[in-house]
Amino acid sequence: MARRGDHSRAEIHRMALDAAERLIAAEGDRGFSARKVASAIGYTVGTLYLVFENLDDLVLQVNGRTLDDLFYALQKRQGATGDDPETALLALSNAYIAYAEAESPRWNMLFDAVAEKGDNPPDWYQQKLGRVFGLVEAALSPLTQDATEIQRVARVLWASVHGICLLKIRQRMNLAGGQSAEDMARLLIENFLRGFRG
Amino acid sequence: MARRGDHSRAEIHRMALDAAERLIAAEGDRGFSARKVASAIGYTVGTLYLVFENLDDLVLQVNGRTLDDLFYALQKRQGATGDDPETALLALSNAYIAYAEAESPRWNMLFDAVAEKGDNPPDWYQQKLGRVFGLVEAALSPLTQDATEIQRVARVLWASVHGICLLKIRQRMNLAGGQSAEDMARLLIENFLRGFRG
DNA sequence: ATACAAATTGAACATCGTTCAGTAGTATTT
DNA sequence: AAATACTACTGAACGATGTTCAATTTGTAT
Repeated sequence: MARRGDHSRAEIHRMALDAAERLIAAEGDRGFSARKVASAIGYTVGTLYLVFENLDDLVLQVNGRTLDDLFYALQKRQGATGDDPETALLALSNAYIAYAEAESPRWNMLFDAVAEKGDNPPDWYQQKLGRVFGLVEAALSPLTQDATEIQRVARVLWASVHGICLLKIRQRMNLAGGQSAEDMARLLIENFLRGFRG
Repeated sequence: MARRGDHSRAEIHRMALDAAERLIAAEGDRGFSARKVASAIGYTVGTLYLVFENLDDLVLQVNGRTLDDLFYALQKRQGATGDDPETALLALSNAYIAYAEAESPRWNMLFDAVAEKGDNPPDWYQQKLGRVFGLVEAALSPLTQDATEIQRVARVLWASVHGICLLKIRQRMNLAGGQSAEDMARLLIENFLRGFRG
């Protein structure tokens, strides 16, 4: 058992998130509970509640980390700044799909958290999300000067690739011969951009 | 309490699904449990397990009904068979969005059921899903004779509209001024089709 | 009336999220 | 050094969950 003063609150916080990530990666959303996280870091349930409001709070913070992780994964595979939008978008989209597949448990968890009671996620969360979003907007920026139009297009394409990813990952797409998520996203992006450029 | 022979197994089955739908509509996925469903139909927990394998099974069957419901909702708003693909697709897409908004708890439940253990949903479920899918393919059929290409495009567009819907319903889109899901879907469909037609 | 079989129960089990009075170890004061 | 104050941490308790299954009730057939 942990002794008083072994770890600061911040350390316990971090340790708990680490442990939660490990548990989720290993056993999925199902096999993950307050008691398991607590015992994985050598503390008991009660201690978790000194550091997190409740389990939803913990999950939200795990999701925050996932968004950071995703951001860096996308950034790494992002092409050069001079790339044409199509190349850049395909790179991003493939990176997104690859991330979702490689990290499917935590990626799933990102979107399982149903918006309960209609209250929005906190600011810091929306900012992390916005940063990911920004990558798509950057890829689109050569297309037009109209910033609000770029926002609109970015959101549409993002949501679309996300939808493709979802149906693929959750294996609901074995209707008729299975093309890959990458191929579907390419079909989408190529045609959309051709249409958009006029 | 219910007495022996009050209801056949099939009746209990139906009653339970009715009650589950009511509970989900009223209190969402959270406030819905085996005991609540059982007591809502005047039986006890044990009886539910004579009629359903487990709770996941019950949810799957609720989802099956939702797919039927969705199919009829889309079919009703489907345009005339002679419509051009764009008109037909926009009608379907708007109907889908309207359904998701009107029936958001059960619509959400459709996609929350994570594919556990990688086992596919049963045949009857995939058929219900395929029927919904078929509506999109029908709308696209004037575009080309190539059946597999129609399938591909239908899947991509379906997944995309679904993604737009998801981000909208789960309120993750309050990043920057909020356009409606319908507008986003229109932007997607118009540009995609313009690009696709060449 | 008696016996048989099937329908229904509800207590039991392990687990869950959450709370909070209590304990035990550290720091400060006397 | 002893006594006091403080607080990090515990773990039992609560109500709820999904699931099982021995026991009971009840309709039907003999």
